[in-house]
Amino acid sequence: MTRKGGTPRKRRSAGDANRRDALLRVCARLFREKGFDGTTIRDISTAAGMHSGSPFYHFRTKQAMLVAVMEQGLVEGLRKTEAVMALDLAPREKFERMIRAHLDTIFGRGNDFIPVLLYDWRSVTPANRARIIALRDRYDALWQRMVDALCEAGLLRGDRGLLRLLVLGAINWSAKWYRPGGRASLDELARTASELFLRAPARR
Amino acid sequence: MTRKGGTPRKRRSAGDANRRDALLRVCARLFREKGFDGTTIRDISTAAGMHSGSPFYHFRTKQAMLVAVMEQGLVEGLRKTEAVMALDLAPREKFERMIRAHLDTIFGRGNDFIPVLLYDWRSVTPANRARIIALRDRYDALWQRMVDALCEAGLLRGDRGLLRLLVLGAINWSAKWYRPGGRASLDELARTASELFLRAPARR
DNA sequence: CCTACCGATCGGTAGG
DNA sequence: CCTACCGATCGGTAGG
Repeated sequence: MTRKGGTPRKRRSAGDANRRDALLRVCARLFREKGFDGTTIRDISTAAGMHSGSPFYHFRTKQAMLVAVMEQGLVEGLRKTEAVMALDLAPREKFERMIRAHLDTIFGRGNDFIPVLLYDWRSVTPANRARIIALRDRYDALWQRMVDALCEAGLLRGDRGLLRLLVLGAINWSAKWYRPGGRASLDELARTASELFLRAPARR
Repeated sequence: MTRKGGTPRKRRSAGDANRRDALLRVCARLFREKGFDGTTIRDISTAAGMHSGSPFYHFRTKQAMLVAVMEQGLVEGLRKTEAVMALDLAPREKFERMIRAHLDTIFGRGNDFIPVLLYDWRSVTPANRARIIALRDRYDALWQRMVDALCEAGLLRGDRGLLRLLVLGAINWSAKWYRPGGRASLDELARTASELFLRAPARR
């Protein structure tokens, strides 16, 4: 039972769902490496072991692959970030754990989904942006709560919105220069970042 | 006197040089807005008031336009950053001025050159990267000197290379979210960033 | 998911 | 810098 263009809306079997997942991981990896525009359907189908028309059995358009990659990245990132926020830790320690978790969503094995979001937002069609922004806003809200807590503990000072953007920006930018297996470990990076941002607690 | 492909290596008149400059500014603006891959030669020629084959009178390939945009951005950014570094100021104040200058190279009117470098590095052919990296290294070296001075003044602590990358990353990332004319001014942003990074001077 | 294919677009060029 | 054009590539589709 196919719809316009021969692309199914619903999967037909568990096998299809697995194939779709594998295909999406291939998309994420290639989009990260070569960019959305720099990746062709033929790149994707070859890497997935298919022929060039076959990806369209799973996704209606290339754009749909991009959106699916970003949404999956955000959903997984949200889950991990929420888990850390729920921990009962002092603000300073929780902050370092939040940074570490975020670094893992960027550099963990097979975690190419969020980097695509960080790099290729410009390639998302305006009509598709709203849904992704809604997920992003939830991610940002978690970080805002973290920043607010740090401000209230006297560990940060300044406009709270700007602080969130600057802190998250410093971490996100690491996607451009950090390479796993290099000099610094992700733990070291998380610790350096945490100490860079936080000031000594105010003494009263 | 033309060379292979009809594209001149040397300009023939001052008028040609002016046209080339104007064309390059158009390239920078469009590359920033739509990305290198998302910008067509026809976009460029239309915006420059030419016909579609004409940009190739000034640049041999589209790739050459990209490289020229990045190099010009770096040369101008270097000049401005060097001027700030040469000022006789206390580290804390100089740091804020450095940040402010960098923000100006990103958000100043007509300053679309550095943002292209920040966004579209992936589109630079490996063969063209070396020259740009050489300029980038000089830029980074200036910032490293700034970071080193801050460390020696007790205003920063941690691995100096990582600190430089994190600080510059936070600023660079603002290209993704900051819009001139919004809530915060560039001065406010520079001040917030400076205060975020620096700790109170150690008391002895 | 494969086969065979198409229409559109794109970077680039020859010749003036 | 314009005119006229080309070869290659690309996203996507029909039909099975």
